[in-house]
Amino acid sequence: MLDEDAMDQPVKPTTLARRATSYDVARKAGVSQSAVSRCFAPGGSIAPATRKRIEKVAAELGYRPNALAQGLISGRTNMVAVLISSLTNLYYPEVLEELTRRLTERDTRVLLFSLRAEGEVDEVLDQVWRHSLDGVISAARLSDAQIQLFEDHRVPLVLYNRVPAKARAASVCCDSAAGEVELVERLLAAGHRDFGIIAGPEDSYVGEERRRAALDRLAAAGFNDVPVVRGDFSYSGGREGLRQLMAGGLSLNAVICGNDQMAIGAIDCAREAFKLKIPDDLSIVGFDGTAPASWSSYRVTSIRQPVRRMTEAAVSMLIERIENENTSAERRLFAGEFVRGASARLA
Amino acid sequence: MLDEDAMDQPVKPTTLARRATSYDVARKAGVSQSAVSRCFAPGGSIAPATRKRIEKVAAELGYRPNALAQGLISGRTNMVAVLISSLTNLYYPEVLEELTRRLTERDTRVLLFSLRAEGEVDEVLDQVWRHSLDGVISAARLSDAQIQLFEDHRVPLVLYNRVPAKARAASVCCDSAAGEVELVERLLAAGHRDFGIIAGPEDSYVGEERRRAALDRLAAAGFNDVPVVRGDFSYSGGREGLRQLMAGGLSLNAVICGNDQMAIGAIDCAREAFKLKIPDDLSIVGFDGTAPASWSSYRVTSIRQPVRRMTEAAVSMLIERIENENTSAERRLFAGEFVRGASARLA
DNA sequence: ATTCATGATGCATTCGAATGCATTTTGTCA
DNA sequence: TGACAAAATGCATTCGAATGCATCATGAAT
Repeated sequence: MLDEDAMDQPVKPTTLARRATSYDVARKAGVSQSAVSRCFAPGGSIAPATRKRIEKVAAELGYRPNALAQGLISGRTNMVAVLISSLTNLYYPEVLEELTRRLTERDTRVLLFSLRAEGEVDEVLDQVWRHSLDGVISAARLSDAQIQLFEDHRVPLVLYNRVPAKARAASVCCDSAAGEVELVERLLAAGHRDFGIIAGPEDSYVGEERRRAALDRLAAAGFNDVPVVRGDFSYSGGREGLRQLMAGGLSLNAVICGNDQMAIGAIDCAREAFKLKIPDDLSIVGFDGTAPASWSSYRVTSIRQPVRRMTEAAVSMLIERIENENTSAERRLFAGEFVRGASARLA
Repeated sequence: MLDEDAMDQPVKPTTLARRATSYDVARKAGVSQSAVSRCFAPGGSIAPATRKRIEKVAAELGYRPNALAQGLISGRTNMVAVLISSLTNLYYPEVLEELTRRLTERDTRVLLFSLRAEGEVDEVLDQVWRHSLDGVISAARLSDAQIQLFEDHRVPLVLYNRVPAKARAASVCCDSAAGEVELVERLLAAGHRDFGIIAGPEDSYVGEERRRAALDRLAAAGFNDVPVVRGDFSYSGGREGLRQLMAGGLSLNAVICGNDQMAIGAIDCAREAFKLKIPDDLSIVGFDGTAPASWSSYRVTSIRQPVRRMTEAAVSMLIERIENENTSAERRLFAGEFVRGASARLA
């Protein structure tokens, strides 16, 4: 009995669930740790026979290189941060999904930071430096000072749908101005004369870009006192926005919204609260080309952002900057695609 | 001249943009590296004066502890993975947002993995082990074998809205069955007799749960041949599903959808393709309580998942398991909340 | 003033892989 | 077969912080 107990004891010695390291593999395969390392490194100089032996042992032990150790010694972590301001804005989930997919394809992990308050950015950046992330794609607002920090820390940065006020940084944008101008021109061509705008919040780059472009184009056509209200890019923001515009007592026949979600809210509000027929009584246009905007209850007339191409560009630009230290700041502008929809009466 | 040059030279020596380490801080503050480490560690034994001096120098040098080194030596990375299957399912962005927010509050970073194909799970898990992640929250399907790997690797796992077939694992779920039963009973009470079901895909846990619960309850009420079609939880899946049900030529008056998004698709299809009035001609119910479901064009009768409480629970359970090695597998079920909406004729 | 306990500090080692350099092996060609 | 290039391998060090242990300083208690 005692013997059996004694024999049972050492079955699971000190190996208790410690992960196998390159040393473990090396010992069992009768080679040095360097050999193991080289075996898994891309261009490692290793004899085919040795490699085979190491790979066999590695598989037996379930060996996997420790990413922390690799990152520490090599300076590359194969991790990037994606900064997004609000996932409840229905445009972002699609962007996020595309970004993570493309980054994953390129063997890069995504650290997600979802920002609510402006002030959180600094904490996030702190994490970026601490974790030695290889780069950052930001669809959240960064100050010039914050952008400058990236240069100081030598961390590549690509801005998504925003450009820095003054600092230099790579960016990928949908041409909001051009898109907005196209919408306005189509509305003008169809004979609309009484415009209203439900713009995005002041701190949104694309929001301001769109508002400004619309107002400029309208002014060029001789419309100078176009009423503007602001929403927060949400459904209820759109509803509330329309209510405010209508409260003015003026007769609107075209409302330009800062994004699709507000357009949807505006449409619902127009139908429900004001018994208006869209687009017969009122034309409403949005921006983004999100999925819900195409649902048959809305069919929002809008500009679709080429999300696939934009995310592809953002990822390529980032990877390029990670691999090539000195890549100049570049700005890529993508044209949006007009979506006719059925929420605006057009020529 | 020469003198001046010589003096200018060493201004920027080898310091060229290398990040400050604890050794740099130690040297400049005249203490050992250990002291610096202890200064930043929670319970470190350090004299107030020394701490002050170190903190001052650290601030000057912009020192930040290197997370990789910390993770390597301590075994804790303060990073967890969140696995999500499809962000285009509008229910997930909200979940993801809540999860990241709560995890961030607890000083934990989120590594996002967005899975498309079933097969990708293994690669993701590989990354989890490699990066020594502290834990995983999975809203994606895992096989029993995969769940077992978490035990082997001693990595805490919390499943979100799914339970393992046989393996043991912590999980947080909304009680789909109870919710579905409530919907069915309300439909029955209102006198509906001709039911149809647009279920989710077979490989969805909640999808099957909901379908089964609805069918069981209907069978208990004497309805045995309820037609069932399947969709992929998408808007178009809902449209197509309704079309298929209607193609049967039978007279439906209540359609039970696997989630809100399909309910919305079904509503649009019913109105557009079949000129039906909702809910007068046809009642349609969904599940989840997502934001678009409450838009006034739809007002989907549904069951709202308590996302806040569920994500809070998932995060707490995970953190608890990270901090306390041996926490038993626990399953927490949350009741959904009935949303009356206006897409079903109810008593 | 002496003894001890407590706190503060430093030293040396550890985590796990990558890599420059030295050394050995293999292969090629004359 | 000898000479020499090229490939394969190992050794030792490095990345940056944490921590057990030993040492030293400080203060309290007698």
